[in-house]
Amino acid sequence: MNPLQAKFARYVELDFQDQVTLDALLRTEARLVPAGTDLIREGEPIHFVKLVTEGWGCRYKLLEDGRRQIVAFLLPGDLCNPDALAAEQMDHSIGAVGEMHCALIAPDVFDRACLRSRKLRQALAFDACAMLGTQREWTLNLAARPALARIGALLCELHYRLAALGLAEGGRFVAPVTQITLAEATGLTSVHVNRVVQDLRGRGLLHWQGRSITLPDPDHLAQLSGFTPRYLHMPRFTPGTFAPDRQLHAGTPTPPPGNAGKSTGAF
Amino acid sequence: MNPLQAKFARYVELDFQDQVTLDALLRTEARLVPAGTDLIREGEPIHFVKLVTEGWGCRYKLLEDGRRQIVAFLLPGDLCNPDALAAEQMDHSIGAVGEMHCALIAPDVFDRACLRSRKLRQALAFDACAMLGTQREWTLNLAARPALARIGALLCELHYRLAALGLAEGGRFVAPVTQITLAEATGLTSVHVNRVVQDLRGRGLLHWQGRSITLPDPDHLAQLSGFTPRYLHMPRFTPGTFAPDRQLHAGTPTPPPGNAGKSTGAF
DNA sequence: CGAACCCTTGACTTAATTCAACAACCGTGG
DNA sequence: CCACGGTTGTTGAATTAAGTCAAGGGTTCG
Repeated sequence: MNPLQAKFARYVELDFQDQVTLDALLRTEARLVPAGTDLIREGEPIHFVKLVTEGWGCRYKLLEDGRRQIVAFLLPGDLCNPDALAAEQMDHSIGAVGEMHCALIAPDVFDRACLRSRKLRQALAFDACAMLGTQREWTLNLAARPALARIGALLCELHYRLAALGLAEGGRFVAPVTQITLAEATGLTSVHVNRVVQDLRGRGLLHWQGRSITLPDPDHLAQLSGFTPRYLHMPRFTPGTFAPDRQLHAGTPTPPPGNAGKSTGAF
Repeated sequence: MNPLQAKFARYVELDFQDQVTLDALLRTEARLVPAGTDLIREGEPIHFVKLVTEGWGCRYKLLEDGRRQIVAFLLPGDLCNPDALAAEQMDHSIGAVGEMHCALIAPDVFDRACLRSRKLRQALAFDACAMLGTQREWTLNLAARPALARIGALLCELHYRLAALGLAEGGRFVAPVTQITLAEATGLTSVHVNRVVQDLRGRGLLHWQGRSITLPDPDHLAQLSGFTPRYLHMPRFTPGTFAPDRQLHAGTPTPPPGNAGKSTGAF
């Protein structure tokens, strides 16, 4: 199954021609990135649009003191460099979390393929939108939520995104991550992640053995963590495990007191 | 001076026709957003591409407990909804920090204007790239840096972006923010922001009186905070106050030990 | 079988929060 | 003009969430 198709189908309804186009894109040069190695590094020039076809990757940045901060996870169907033509230098690195398979696509081929179909352009716009929204959500998550909610929200996001691809079933998914990976992604220490994971286990909200992660009650975890899938912008997907639209119809969160609450009207 | 032109000029060299186009875009419907009020709220439909022409805004999200987290600052020339056609619902809110002036542009007008010029498309792609890069940097900043570096890096970013617009001179710029605003943006309490600000003042790295902020030694502050402007993707801008390219030529930061360091080659 | 990893636990430290109080400042209206 | 309420900035003392350090046990894999 073509994971790019799977994802795009969550944004718009693809017609047959689009599917053929996407399939053709995937049949270009492929590449296997061994677990723990880098696909591309900060500062390097971008030569290809790259697509994750199998396995997980991550975007990360290194700090002065050598720690690394993961700022995004790349799942099957995710594009590494949709902006290959604009940015000539990577402003971050991309590494494989577990073994990762990639398709390498020449930027001009990619752009021409997408320009031909309105649907594809739209799907691509949706995807860009989701990437930005996700990054904003991560910003919020890391800045403002306590450790438990932070980890909970991340697990919910991964589960949701994987479910949209058909890679999660009954709250269970396979994740090539360690608690250390999770620590690098949440800005916590692995020691503290461990304590929180045990807490979640104790509450019956998380089973995690080896590479298999199960969320027995995603709804409850989502509520506890403040997770809402709106920022993922998948209008054509509502997972069975989530109460349909519960959060979405709850309305806008109450604005803070003071004049910060007055909206100036509809735009 | 057209702030959108000013910004785009940092990405690519605009020809006369492009400048005319951009000017025309700004002469559409305008709107004044009073300080502290919202331009648009999470969950609302998007009807216009909006552009900040004067003053500051911010993207923010509200948390369950009523706190708000600012996830980005919008400066003159920044687009609020370049993705108006894709996302039908806001996944976050946009508020005015101090009084803000906006231009409202019909999405289809905006898109047609941009599609006509290769240069404009490119500038727009750069801008999207910079937005994403900035959001990733914020993620890193909030997740991994201690309070002093966090605040320092934010100040450096604002200074750099304003300088690129010609709105900062000799390290000084006018910012309609309070320490409370800064706290909401850095994920700290205003009390702690205050202590850090005093620390920075004591070190002679920050003058802040009223709405006027001065960074007497931006270079030093940048180094102390780990700020590097690469993520802003402005190839055609090098501010005099920054040592030219010092950070950029320092090469890629050293990869962590273990097999996480092996790059698989050039892409 | 040994060497990496990864997970786990405990004791201690620390950065940042919380709570509280007060001074300085602001625009507004009397 | 001054009094006012509200917002912002400042400071101190007590608290807490998360980090640090350190050690031991379990896997997996070559």
